[in-house]
Order: sequence, then C-alpha cells, then structure tokens
Amino acid sequence: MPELPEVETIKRELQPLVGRRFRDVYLAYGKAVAYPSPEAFRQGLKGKTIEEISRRGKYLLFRLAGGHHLILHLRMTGSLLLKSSGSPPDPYSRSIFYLDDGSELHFRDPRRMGRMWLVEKAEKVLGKLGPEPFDPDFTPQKLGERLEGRSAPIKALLLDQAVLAGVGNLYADEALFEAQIHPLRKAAELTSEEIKRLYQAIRKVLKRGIQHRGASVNTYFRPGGERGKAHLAFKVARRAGELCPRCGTIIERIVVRGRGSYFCPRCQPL
DNA sequence: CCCGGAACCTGAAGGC
DNA sequence: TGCCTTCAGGTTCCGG
Repeated sequence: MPELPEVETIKRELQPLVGRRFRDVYLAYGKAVAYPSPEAFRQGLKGKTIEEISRRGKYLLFRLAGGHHLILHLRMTGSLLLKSSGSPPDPYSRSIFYLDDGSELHFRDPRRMGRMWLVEKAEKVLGKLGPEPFDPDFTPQKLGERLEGRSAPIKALLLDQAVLAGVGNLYADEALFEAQIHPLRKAAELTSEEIKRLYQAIRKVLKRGIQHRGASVNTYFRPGGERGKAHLAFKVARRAGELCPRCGTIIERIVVRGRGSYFCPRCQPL
C-alpha cells in the first residue's frame, strides 16, 4: 500500500537518522533480505554511517559511508517505526536496526512482503524503474511516448513501475477520476488532450497525498506511529457505493488486472 | 516484447 | 459461536 506519497513522507520524517551509525541488525524473517544473504546483510551494515536518505519510486534508499546502499521496499503492509531503546516488542517487527544513539528503527510488516537489499550499485535494484512523476524532465509528451502502442488498459499501465515510478492502486484510481478517464480505456487510444489531463492529475493527486502525509487505509504508519490523512481526501478510491463528489452518481468497483478499481461511471465513461 | 492471470503473504470483514 | 469466502495490493513469475 505505501505508494509514492507514503514513502516520500517516511523519507522526510526519517531525515534525523542522517549521520547515525548502525550498531547491529536483528532479522526475525530472513526471507525479507532479497540480497545478499541475511548474514552478509547484517555484517555489511554493522558500523556503517547513514550519509543520505532518499526515495526512488516506492523504494527507500539509505546511502552508507563506503559506498553501499541499503534499499527497502515496504510492499503492502510494511512500515518503519522509530523507537527509543528497549521499546516493547511488536510481533510484526520483522527486522530491527539498532543505531549508535540507542534508538531503534523497526521494520514492521504483518504480511511479510517487504524486501531489503544491500548493494553497491542502486541501479541493480532500481534499474527498470520508469521516470519520477516530479522529475522536471517528465512531461506530458514523455508520458505519451511510454503509452504509445500499448493496448493494455490505462489502469494497468499506471501500475507498471517501468512505465512510471511510484503510482499504486489507490493513487491510480484517484488520478483517473481527476482526469475523467475510465480505467479500462486502452492506453494507446487516449488522445493527447487526455494524456495531458492524466499527467496533470497524477502530479496533483500525488502532491495532495504528500501534503496529507500519506494515506492510512490499513497498516500504514508514519515513523512516529502517526497515521496519514490522505485517504480522507480520496474521491473514489475504496469508495464503492458512495456518491461521486462531482455528479452524485454511485461509485462502482470493477477488477482490472486483479486489482480493485473504483471509478464514477458517469464522469469516466468508457 | 506484450498481455493477463496466478502466486506470494496474512488479517479483517462479511455471509451463513 | 464458528467456519468459509472475499478483499486488500506491490511485485514477480509464467504461459500464451
């Protein structure tokens, strides 16, 4: 569930960790380490200082002194909680990073889907990602080029991280509603006017999500344990049966590529 | 290469 | 009260 606005919020709120050093790492769920082995991961982190914390798509990056990168992906239910030393244990804390000032960073993940990497070159993990929605080089024309010749539903391509990085199921629905485009429209058949609207809608809903510090629809928490408020501003996502805020029609739910997709059948005609 | 469906995971919620 | 089904969704894998 953490999408770009949630990961961006976490990145911003973890900035106090820059300059801290990893004292040790506890791994309760070895499979969460995607690369290298859990033991090499632990040994590789020990004693390393965090020089920078950044985000790319839905990935969180810790650049470490000496050139390595710790990369985390929270997938659906992951969250990172900053705690003081000796905090009561949480059964869903799959990893605990112990820092040199006594604080602890808990990787909490009920559904065990989150993954971690320790690599020299971040490109090894991030290589296939599409453009960042807020990159100045990302324009409506660039979005159009990436949709060219694609017959898949636009909703499916918005979720494809190789097309565009950072958009997930909730913000995809919000962006399509904002642009008044049906989720099942074939991408290649969108007009340049619609692509421009979609481009603007994507940036608008992501920006709004960041301003609200993320959407807490289920297990998303900010590093201090607080919830985000972005879901309160959602217009169609997860709102089947409610009324469209624009025209009053009942919001529908369909399945696109196995994902629940919410839209207004009147504002977003097929 | 492109597309769509299944699988990975587990807790919450709803039906009977 | 309890069992069963459905839903949730980011990513990867696989077959067509």
